[in-house]
Amino acid sequence: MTLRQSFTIITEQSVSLKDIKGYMSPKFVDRDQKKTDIALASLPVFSKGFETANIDQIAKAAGIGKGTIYEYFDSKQEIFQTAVEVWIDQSTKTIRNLLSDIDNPVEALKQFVETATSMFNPNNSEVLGIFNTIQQQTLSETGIYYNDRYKIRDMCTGGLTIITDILLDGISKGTFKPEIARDIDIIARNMLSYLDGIGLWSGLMPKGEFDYTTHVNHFFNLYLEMITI
Amino acid sequence: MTLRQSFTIITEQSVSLKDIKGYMSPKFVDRDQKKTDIALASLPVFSKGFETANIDQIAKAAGIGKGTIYEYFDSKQEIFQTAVEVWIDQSTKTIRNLLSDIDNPVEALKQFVETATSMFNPNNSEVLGIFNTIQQQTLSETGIYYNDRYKIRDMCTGGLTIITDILLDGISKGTFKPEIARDIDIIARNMLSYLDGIGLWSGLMPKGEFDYTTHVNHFFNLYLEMITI
Amino acid sequence: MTLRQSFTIITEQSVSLKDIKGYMSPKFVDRDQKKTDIALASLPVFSKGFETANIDQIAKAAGIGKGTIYEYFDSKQEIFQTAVEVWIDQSTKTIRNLLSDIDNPVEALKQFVETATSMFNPNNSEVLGIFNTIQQQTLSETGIYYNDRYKIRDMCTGGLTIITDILLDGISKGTFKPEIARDIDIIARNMLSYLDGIGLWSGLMPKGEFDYTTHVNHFFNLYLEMITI
Amino acid sequence: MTLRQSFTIITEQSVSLKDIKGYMSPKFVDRDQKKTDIALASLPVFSKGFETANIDQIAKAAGIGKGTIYEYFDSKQEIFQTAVEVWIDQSTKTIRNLLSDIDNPVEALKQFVETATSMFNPNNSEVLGIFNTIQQQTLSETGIYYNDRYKIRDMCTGGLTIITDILLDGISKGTFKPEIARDIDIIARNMLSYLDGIGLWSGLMPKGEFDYTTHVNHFFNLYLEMITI
DNA sequence: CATGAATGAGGTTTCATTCAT
DNA sequence: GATGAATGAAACCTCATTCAT
Repeated sequence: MTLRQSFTIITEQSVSLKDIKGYMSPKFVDRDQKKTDIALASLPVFSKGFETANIDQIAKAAGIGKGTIYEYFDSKQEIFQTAVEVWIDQSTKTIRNLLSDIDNPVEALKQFVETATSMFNPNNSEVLGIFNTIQQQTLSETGIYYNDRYKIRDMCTGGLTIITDILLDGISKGTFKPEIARDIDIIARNMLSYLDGIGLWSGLMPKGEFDYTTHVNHFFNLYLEMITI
Repeated sequence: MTLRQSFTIITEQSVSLKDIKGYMSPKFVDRDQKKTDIALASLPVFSKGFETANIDQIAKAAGIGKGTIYEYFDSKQEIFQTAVEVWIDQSTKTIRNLLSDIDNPVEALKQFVETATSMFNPNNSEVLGIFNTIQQQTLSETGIYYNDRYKIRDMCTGGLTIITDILLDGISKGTFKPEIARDIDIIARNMLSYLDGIGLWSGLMPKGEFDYTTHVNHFFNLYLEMITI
Repeated sequence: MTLRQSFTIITEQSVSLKDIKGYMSPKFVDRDQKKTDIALASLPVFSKGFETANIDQIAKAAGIGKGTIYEYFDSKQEIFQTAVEVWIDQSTKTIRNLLSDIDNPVEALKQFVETATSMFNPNNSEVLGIFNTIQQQTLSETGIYYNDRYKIRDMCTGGLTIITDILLDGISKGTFKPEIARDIDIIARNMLSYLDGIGLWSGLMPKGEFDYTTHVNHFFNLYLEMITI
Repeated sequence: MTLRQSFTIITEQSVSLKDIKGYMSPKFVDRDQKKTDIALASLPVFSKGFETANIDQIAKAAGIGKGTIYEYFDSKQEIFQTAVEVWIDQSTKTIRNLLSDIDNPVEALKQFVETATSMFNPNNSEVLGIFNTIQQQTLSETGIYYNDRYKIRDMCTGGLTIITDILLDGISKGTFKPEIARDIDIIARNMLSYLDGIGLWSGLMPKGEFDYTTHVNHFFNLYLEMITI
């Protein structure tokens, strides 16, 4: 599943204003929606790196002219920032929706990992690329997020909360050991960090040389063994 | 410890080619050493990203003229490739040296983690930056390593081998459970992946908001508990 | 008094084409008036320079949509040309009206200078800006008026005529020396040129560092002394 | 005499470092001299207006590549500012040199006017164009000199000083009336303002329709008549 | 060998003009 | 008639690479 495909799904889920307000004159443009559309279209381009991405490619990806980009954004930076915001936001929502129906905490955790797996699978290097670009813009002194790390932290809080919610739910349901409550934030971040790290390696290794699932299962089985009563 | 400092140390420790290839004309040997020097000097510059780095900065960092760069390298790409190769190579050697004196496998593992910690501490974002740049050049279709992932794999094999060696040593010494031998590669890579993931997060979070050591200790204590007899 | 204010006054005073061409369909008349309105609204924008002015600003200044501009004008050039034409025309009329009631030639000359002063005062740099833009478009080989200098000459003839009329009136009334009649065109243009030059300097100097009135009085007292009997 | 010609003369007068230091390796570039050369070459291009001038044209005028411009200047603005500074500076010096040999104050004044005439003659619209561009950049709120008018004032002080020096010399020699000493600054600026104004008109009028010399002579004869004993 | 001056391809961004409604 | 969304040409500026010395 490419980035574009995944976002096509996401955007198709969200009800467009067009549907609400009935048929509109073609002249009418839902500027907010279009801005979101362009931002999402830019993600695969930015996955190659902020500097490497260029406006022509983004315009082509969005199916519009180069000048039109600047009707909706003031700069390349703003495109990227909007894209990241929308992406993290929608991804978090999507994952949360997928988990909302699952009662069993262990199953929820497995589902979370599976979703992460589908996002980070080696054929979907675009997601990794976006992560990489975000990192780059955070680590470098001249990067967009270098002085705005709180935004990065906040954007990722969603993923951490999902895990802590599952763990707390498991504790209250008697599935997980109550004593992990003390270290719950550490555990959650360690899990997420591992997923990021292994996802990264899966993306970097030669195709077919690395079995992501086996590694992740090994890790989480061990972790579950430790925290399950 | 900045990248440059770390590499100054590394290059002083490592045996220069000059000593080995003593029979060669001094001119030839100087060229190799100088090429290595330039490559190492370029690393902090490349930590900002491959595109963001520019030849002027590299020349200044190496203390030479811009034109001289092209006496030793054919292109910016080659500088980067050489730099990465030398860096990974020397880093692996350094870590291996540090561990060579430690008999106790648990201590060796802790020392390995500590070394990784000192490399990935949030004040040393240059190392993370280099990793980030390598990733970028591997993930992107137009990246230098995209069609050369075997090189990346080989370069990282060193780190994995260090861990597996420690684990095997621990098994033979009766410290670690013998049954982990079956999954030894998976365990090693999971450990390394976690370290990469958590190191990354430590670099991305706002300074002071994130305690790297606490997380890593929590993780490895748990892991050691599982594999120690 | 800003340009816009001055032109609001001018256009309100001037008899609209609507009144004259009463037999025409109201639609047609509205078009002419609106074209004039847009042209006048564009003047403050063009005072920053022809290239610097942009259609968006003109549309906003005129209180209409950007597309509407092109319902009335074929190009940015045409807007400017129309604006200049209307402006010079109405300015000349306004000055002539102000002077029509004055019998004493010396007073008329003083009133003329005073009016010029109020137009060229340093707080009204918009007028100077328009003049500047006109000059630019006349001097440059690629300028609008470069091959149309007769239009510039004709537009300015009005100002010259006002002065020569005053001088001739003064001669016939015995106020001014009859022998100046021979050089009357030269004198008029010299006066106007001086006013332009000093007005320009007054606009260029740091605010408060330059007393326009003192200079102009010194000049005209000298000139009047020479030509008065 | 075109701008370029006039500056060719000026730069030929100044002794280049090349001459002083004897033959130098072609590699050696007198960066200051080259910066000045580029700045002077840019003047005819800027005479069309700051916005209208483009870097390609300046590069071509200077006989170098577009990129080379930015080896010597940081921005288009800096090119313009340097060009203006060098130009005003050298022009003032040139005029002062021309006048240094003349003892008779009336002759000096006539020579000054004549020099101005040769600069402002209708065939030399480039000088007027540069003046126009400077004005534009001073009058417009977004112009380069809008908040730097003291620089403009200082640059023009040279021209004023030349006139006041001549007048003072004339007073001390008994040629001019002593009482003009009180208003000497006003007189000087009025003379200069007139010259600017009439020069401007001469540039704007259709070629051949306007006799600059006749007007200027009329003006200065009158002025001399007033101030001469 | 070492250098830095020179360069043009390519990047981001602006804006006059068109056009569908 | 009125509008503003869309656009591509063209602007300024950067930078990897070349080359003369």
